[in-house]
Amino acid sequence: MSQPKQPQLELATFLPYQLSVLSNRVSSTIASAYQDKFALSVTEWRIMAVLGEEAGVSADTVSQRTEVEKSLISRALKRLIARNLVRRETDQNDARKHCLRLSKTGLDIYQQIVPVSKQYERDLFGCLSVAERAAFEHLITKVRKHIESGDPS
Amino acid sequence: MSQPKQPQLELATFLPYQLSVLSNRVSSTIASAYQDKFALSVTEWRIMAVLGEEAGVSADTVSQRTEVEKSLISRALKRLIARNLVRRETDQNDARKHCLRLSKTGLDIYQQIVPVSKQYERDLFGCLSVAERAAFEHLITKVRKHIESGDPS
DNA sequence: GTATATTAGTTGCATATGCAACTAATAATA
DNA sequence: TATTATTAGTTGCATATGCAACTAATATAC
Repeated sequence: MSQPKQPQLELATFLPYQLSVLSNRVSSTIASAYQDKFALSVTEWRIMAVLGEEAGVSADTVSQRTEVEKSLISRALKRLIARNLVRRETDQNDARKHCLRLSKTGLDIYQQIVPVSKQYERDLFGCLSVAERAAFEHLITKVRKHIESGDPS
Repeated sequence: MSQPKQPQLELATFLPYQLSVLSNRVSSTIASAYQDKFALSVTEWRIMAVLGEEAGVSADTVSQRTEVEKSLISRALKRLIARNLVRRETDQNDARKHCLRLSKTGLDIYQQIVPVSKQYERDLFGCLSVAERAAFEHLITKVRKHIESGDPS
């Protein structure tokens, strides 16, 4: 017998795997919605979401808020600016920085997307009770902070 | 004032976003470990994990078990076979299928990786109590099943 | 048996991703 | 002021990803 009787690792119960599968499901569901309805990628939408919360921030700040690599931010911004959804102007005090904000069109689209996002969130996690949902958020945050605190990589 | 006072969507509390950030953290931590120690991508490792559990299955089955697109499986398998970690032979009954199994070397590496994986799982989720961890798994499974059951995309 | 549909797997192609090297601007130091 | 270090952002390049089209084998329908 070339394989051990008892498998030494069950993928199906391996937590990093379960988490990855769930996250991919959720992301791809939402991604295709954004794509179909607004022709936006998830990264593009996240940038807009940040600018909807904090107008005038720099690309670097957007990168930190979204946790998306700054080269991706740069390229996504190029597209958003080309489509006139985002405006960019050089910072008065620091010519390296650029202040980013939603254009009129961008703000308009932002306000259309927000309820759609919220609806997807409700649909995707709708099987959870209020308490379960709170517990889920708490657990996610707890693990995330744990990893951030001690992880060298 | 060009922005609403109250942001209409807070990315930081948006569950799909939180989930995605956590999953990416976990995956990239583990991915670089596999890469550094065994020169394996996550997809390659998942294939090996499946074959460690179920020897002799087809590429299609591997695709289903890992939830990885079959073109990625095909390409990853090519690399694993080239490196002599996996053996492939045509199915006796159905010439379309190929039976896949870990080679001697592959099994050896598999047995080295399993404890490393388990250790990472312990480290990454080590901040959770036994009960919390069970709750986390339960919530992930519940949401996943919910999405699988009703999602048209 | 021939035609059609389905299944397994591969490949092409377009896009996504991420690291690292790069430019340009500013800050810090001597 | 000249020198060096840091920061913001862009780009090159190699790899990852995923859809769709493709080949080949088998199953089903006629």
